[in-house]
Amino acid sequence: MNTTDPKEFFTHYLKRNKYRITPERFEILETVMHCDGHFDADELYLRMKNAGSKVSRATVYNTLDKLTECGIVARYRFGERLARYEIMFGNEHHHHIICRSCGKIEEFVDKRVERFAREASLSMHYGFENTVLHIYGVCRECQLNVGA
Amino acid sequence: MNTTDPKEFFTHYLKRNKYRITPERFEILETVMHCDGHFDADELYLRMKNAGSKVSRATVYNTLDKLTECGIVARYRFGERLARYEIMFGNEHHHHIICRSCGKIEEFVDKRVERFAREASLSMHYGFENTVLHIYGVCRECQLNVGA
DNA sequence: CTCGGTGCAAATGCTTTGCAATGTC
DNA sequence: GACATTGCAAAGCATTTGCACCGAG
Repeated sequence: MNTTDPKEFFTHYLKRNKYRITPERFEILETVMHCDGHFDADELYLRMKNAGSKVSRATVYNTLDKLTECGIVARYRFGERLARYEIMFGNEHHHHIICRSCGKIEEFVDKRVERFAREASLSMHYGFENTVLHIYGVCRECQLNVGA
Repeated sequence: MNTTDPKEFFTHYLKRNKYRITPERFEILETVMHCDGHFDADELYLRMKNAGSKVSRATVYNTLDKLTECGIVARYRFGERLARYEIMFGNEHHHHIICRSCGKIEEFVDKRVERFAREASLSMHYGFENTVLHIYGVCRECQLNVGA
């Protein structure tokens, strides 16, 4: 299997799980692959609708589930009610630092975190799948704006 | 200030922020302090209602916000839509490992994680507040039950 | 006395579901 | 042709809000 092409990867995943290959699913994958940073389901739906697509919200949600299941995207909840998504395919594993004041989300990489997570999984007899680290703090700009 | 008594701590917090001291708030704190492990807002509300309390859902949500703000409880989102809470007051800082299959949540302590989070905050010029690490995997029982 | 807090019920907002029509296998 | 998937609208569910009343400061 070609692991550099998300379409091929997704096709393979769908077939392996006896899901059907539909144009809507690939139209959504295509749009997702052009998203920068984080996005939510409705954002994606509206982007597609504005671009003239006929896909429904239900299909967007359904497909995001499949894309999450196979690891092409990751789903996060940053202490909010809505789910945010991000492309994982071909991306380096990273973590997030969230500003409590303005809500900005930045990324950072620390290989040690995953190593520790794997150690912890092992010692607790869990089959490791993935790990999510969120750091909450106040960004430099918000610290400077305290008086404002 | 006495830092071993949650009621005193909460009173102090409320006064400092010019919030009122109401019996409902302390009734909720009392119930929370008797909760083991994780609980959600509605669970807490129903527990109180069954025990004959007259507090409303709105007040439970309102008070959980205040308890979270002052750090007596922590609010988590384990990839679900509802928020789960846990007592922080007097508890050691820990992380969570969640079974993707049965949803079980276990805790573990690794002091290194917070140290790295502080390092990362510093290097990104964030004022550190706290960190949340979730590890997702499959627990031993679920691994054994694959065929079932 | 003032105005923040409360209870209730209705509203909100994200997500899921029911159902008939469609299109993949 | 069977049945998974779709679009649409309605339902679901956790949480928030509006409003009249109450009670803490």
